[in-house]
Amino acid sequence: MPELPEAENIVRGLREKLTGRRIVDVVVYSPRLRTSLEPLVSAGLVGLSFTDVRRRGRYAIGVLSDGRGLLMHFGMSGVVRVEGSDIPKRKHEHVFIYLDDGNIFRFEDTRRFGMLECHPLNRQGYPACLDSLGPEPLSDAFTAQYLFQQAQKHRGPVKVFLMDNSVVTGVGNIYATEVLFMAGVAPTRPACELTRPESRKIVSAIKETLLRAIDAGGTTISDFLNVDGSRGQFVQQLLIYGKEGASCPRCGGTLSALKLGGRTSCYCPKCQK
DNA sequence: CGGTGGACCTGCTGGC
DNA sequence: TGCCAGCAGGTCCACC
Repeated sequence: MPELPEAENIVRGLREKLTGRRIVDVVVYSPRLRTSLEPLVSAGLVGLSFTDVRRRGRYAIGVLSDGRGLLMHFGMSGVVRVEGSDIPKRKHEHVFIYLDDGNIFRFEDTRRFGMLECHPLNRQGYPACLDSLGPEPLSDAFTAQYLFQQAQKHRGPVKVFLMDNSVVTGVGNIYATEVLFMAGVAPTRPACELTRPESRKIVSAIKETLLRAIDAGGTTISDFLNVDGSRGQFVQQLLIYGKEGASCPRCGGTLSALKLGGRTSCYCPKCQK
């Protein structure tokens, strides 16, 4: 589910609702996620407060008053809510963290690909396990020059390359699909054959698309919800994602799809070379 | 090391 | 109507 824009909206929602709140209880209902939730129960969270919530790639980090952080990943179907105890537990809500204002932080994840773990934070304020992530796509470190140089090292399809978190973090199937269409580059092109002008187009398309998607509250295809329960409105601005068989918004030809790296990749055979 | 393909998990959709 | 194959915003691991 969440790529970077969805994670950013979740973080903004959580920052508002969690910052300053003290944890009064932790209840795990079903521990089996990508990693076990069991350690959370004995992690000594009760009595700690959230001092901030931040994002790195697709991860959210609830910063705790003892210097540790609650690391969250939302997998494909993760949804977090902060709401009162009057609302009954949903089927796939796996952990409740009770707060001192009477609300409950709830982690729901139908497909169980998400994770929630407690880790010490380094000087920069992130858990060490995120060190291998590539640069933030919206940071100044993510430039056309950087992408071009990285691309030289990869012979695989450019779409798979863009979705590699160690190259740039947070670009998933939806946004990689959109960006390559905007840049006019076929998803199958070997990354190492990208030209400098194409790298420039791709980098600016990534920045522009992610910023617009953040502003729209992310993209909800089916599952994704923001912390306040709202759906992401960027679906309405999607150019080609999920539209194979429809006509290309640029040339009117028919959009096709193929599998790359196990993921469906929609593209326009006429506009994307 | 880079690239590929399958595994993980649940629910929904579309075709027969 | 019912069943089954295939698919879904991601990541990890084993294998060439």
